[in-house]
Amino acid sequence: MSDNLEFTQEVQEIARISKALSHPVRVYILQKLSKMNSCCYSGDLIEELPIGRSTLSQHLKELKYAGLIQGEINPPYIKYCINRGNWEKAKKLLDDFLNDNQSGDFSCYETKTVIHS
Amino acid sequence: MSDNLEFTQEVQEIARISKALSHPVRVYILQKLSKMNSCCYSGDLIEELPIGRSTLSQHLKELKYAGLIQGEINPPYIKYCINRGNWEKAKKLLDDFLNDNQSGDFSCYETKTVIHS
DNA sequence: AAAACATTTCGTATATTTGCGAAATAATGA
DNA sequence: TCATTATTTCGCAAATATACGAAATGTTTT
Repeated sequence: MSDNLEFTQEVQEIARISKALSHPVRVYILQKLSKMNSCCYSGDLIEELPIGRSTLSQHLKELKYAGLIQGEINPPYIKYCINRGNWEKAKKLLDDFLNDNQSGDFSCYETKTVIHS
Repeated sequence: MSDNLEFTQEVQEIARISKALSHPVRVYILQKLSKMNSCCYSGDLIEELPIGRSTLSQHLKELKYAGLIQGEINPPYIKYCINRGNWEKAKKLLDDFLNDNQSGDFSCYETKTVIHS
């Protein structure tokens, strides 16, 4: 893809956050961390997931890069938690995106054939 | 990735929907269709986007496959609209995921060094 | 200083995604 | 029927994502 400048900041941000959420392992990690308001060690997670340590590390790195989690050094462990501030921002961004569909009339379902796939 | 059975249906669904939202072109299309409660022809979209027709067609196909839009034959055009039912489902799924972070205490920010990247 | 530990980085292999132009499809209008 | 029109499918190339094991990192304990 070439010309990301054609897209608004908002559109690019939504795509960026969504990409971070686009893998089951990453969703699992975020769900765990956000649902329980808890933190996790990499070693805790690896026991619950069907992937190798280095692969988990990469997923954690991606989530960090996306700003959704943060790691705290707690030797010899690293404790991972949700990055609350960015999590709230992501929440708002996606929420607005998903809910901006209230107004106007429906002009969609007039024609005969509807194709779903 | 091998063993998706390790993940709950919910986790897999969230990842699946997020993947559909993980490209700016697809976010743009969905934003346009959902915000205005409108429908679009492929030809309308191509004029606003920095991609070729066949590429747009693939993105539309992906969104159809994800269930988020539907196409109606309206010869010689195909009119695309949001798939309201699935859009609502996706909304609920992501909303629940993003908002299950209310309870409990914070035990995260005790230790010294915090790494953000 | 060396061993032990949790985790990350590196190198690499494979799979998936993204993109394009050319050809195919399917309906309409001349 | 033949050309036109809108869109999709095909075949391919390039980029990105995913996964792994081995080696590296940094800290604590012995």
